[in-house]
Amino acid sequence: MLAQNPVVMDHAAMTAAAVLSSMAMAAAPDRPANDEEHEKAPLLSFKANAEIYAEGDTTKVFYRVMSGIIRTCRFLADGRRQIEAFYSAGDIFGLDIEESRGFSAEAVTDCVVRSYQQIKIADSSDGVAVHQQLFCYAMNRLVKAQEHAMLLSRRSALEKVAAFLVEWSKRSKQQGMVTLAMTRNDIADYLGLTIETVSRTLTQLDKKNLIGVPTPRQIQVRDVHALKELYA
Amino acid sequence: MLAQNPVVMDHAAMTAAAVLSSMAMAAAPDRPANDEEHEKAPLLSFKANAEIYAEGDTTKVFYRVMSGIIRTCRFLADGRRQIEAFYSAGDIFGLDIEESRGFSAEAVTDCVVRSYQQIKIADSSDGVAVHQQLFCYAMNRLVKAQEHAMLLSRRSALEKVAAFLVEWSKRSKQQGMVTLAMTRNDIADYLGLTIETVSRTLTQLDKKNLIGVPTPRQIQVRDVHALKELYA
DNA sequence: CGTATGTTTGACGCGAATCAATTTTCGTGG
DNA sequence: CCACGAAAATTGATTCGCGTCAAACATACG
Repeated sequence: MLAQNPVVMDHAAMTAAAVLSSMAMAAAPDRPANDEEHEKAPLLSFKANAEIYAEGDTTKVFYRVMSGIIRTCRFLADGRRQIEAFYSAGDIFGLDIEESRGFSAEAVTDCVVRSYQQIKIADSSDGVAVHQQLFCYAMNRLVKAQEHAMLLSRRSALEKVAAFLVEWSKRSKQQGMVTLAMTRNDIADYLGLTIETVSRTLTQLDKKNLIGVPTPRQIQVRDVHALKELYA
Repeated sequence: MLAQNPVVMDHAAMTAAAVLSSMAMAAAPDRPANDEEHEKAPLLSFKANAEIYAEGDTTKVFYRVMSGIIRTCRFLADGRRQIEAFYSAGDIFGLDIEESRGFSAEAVTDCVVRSYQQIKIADSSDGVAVHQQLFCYAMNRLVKAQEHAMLLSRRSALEKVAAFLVEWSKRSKQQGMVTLAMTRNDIADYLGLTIETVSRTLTQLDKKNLIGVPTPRQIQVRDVHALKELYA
């Protein structure tokens, strides 16, 4: 907790520049991009599987997803990969308090992101509103991380995959149809499973008629309620 | 992310009263308790295994551990329990942004905590410093939650238990000796294992001479470095 | 087309869960 | 301090889910 890491306050070296606006922007992700702060926040494009930053890199900027999907992940010594989260349009990622990156960030699909100067924590020149926003942002991410931890702990492959599908069906525009941006490998590394198990579990759900899988990336969610029951 | 939950700003109903002081206090957990804000922040005692709050309860206050150990956890429909975190002296817990508790909190040992009024997010009357503290607090918790998620994902029982012991040997005062406040059951529910597996794994580490187990709650850490190697 | 990448399916083995029994520890009261 | 009962921990036998290894199949791309 804070008590144990008062240090972090000193680390984080950044400027508070575009933050207020970027956070406000985050609150209204679809508003037209015509403010002057947008000029200051450079647009960057990445091709699928390109690395945006690597674990251990010095933390300089954070990002907002304009289009495409990003994953943050960590690699273990033996090559195992663990995906921490996926980010899609409107999401902010890479807003870290540590000096160096705890995860690496990679493009899942071709994507466009906007980069912002990292916030300088100790800088009080920003209004209270900025820090309120930052706190809310952090707390929301915390809840997500906790949910992820709970999903990984003591849950069967069926429960994990079901939860994953429900999660993405929420994010989907089209009712009852999920277009997955990521491979089975990504799903597996996010859920702590193998690609084979993910595949088998999807087949299983298909046979139970809870979902349909016309193509590997197109998942038709036939019964969201039944899926939710699986991990109640 | 923030973009998806602008709502939370409105929820959180609280007063910012003792927060700044309590957060400042958190930064120096051992300082003498003689400020006036301490009078305002009531001391509460709980016996081992007592419930401090339950999942779903309305969020009214948050706590700081004065002595003893607290666990936050969630129960699944089938009775499975998952422990999110353990909190010890100086730690803050229950500082949530949601209206209702996402986890329940229970005393692992007899403990004393101090309660504070929850922060009112939208209240700008607090100084920037408070919100900076809050942000740092949230980000530090986030890092912990992420580490926990990574530990639960795709790691063997040996790796989990080793990491757990290293974690607690860091928190321990006595060099090379860890006094566990929690049962095998708590450890199991924290690591996503069963009590039998935890027990067997400890026996295994004992036989390898990396640890000694004079009594179930006393773990002598003989080779921290070797333990760390196990989950490198 | 042919190659590469991603996905599905099958056979098999291993690690952890489960079931079950025993032993140790600990709290309580005599 | 010891005795007792209850809770916790350990150990063993067995089962089962998921990982591993391997092969076949689909899809995209040059």
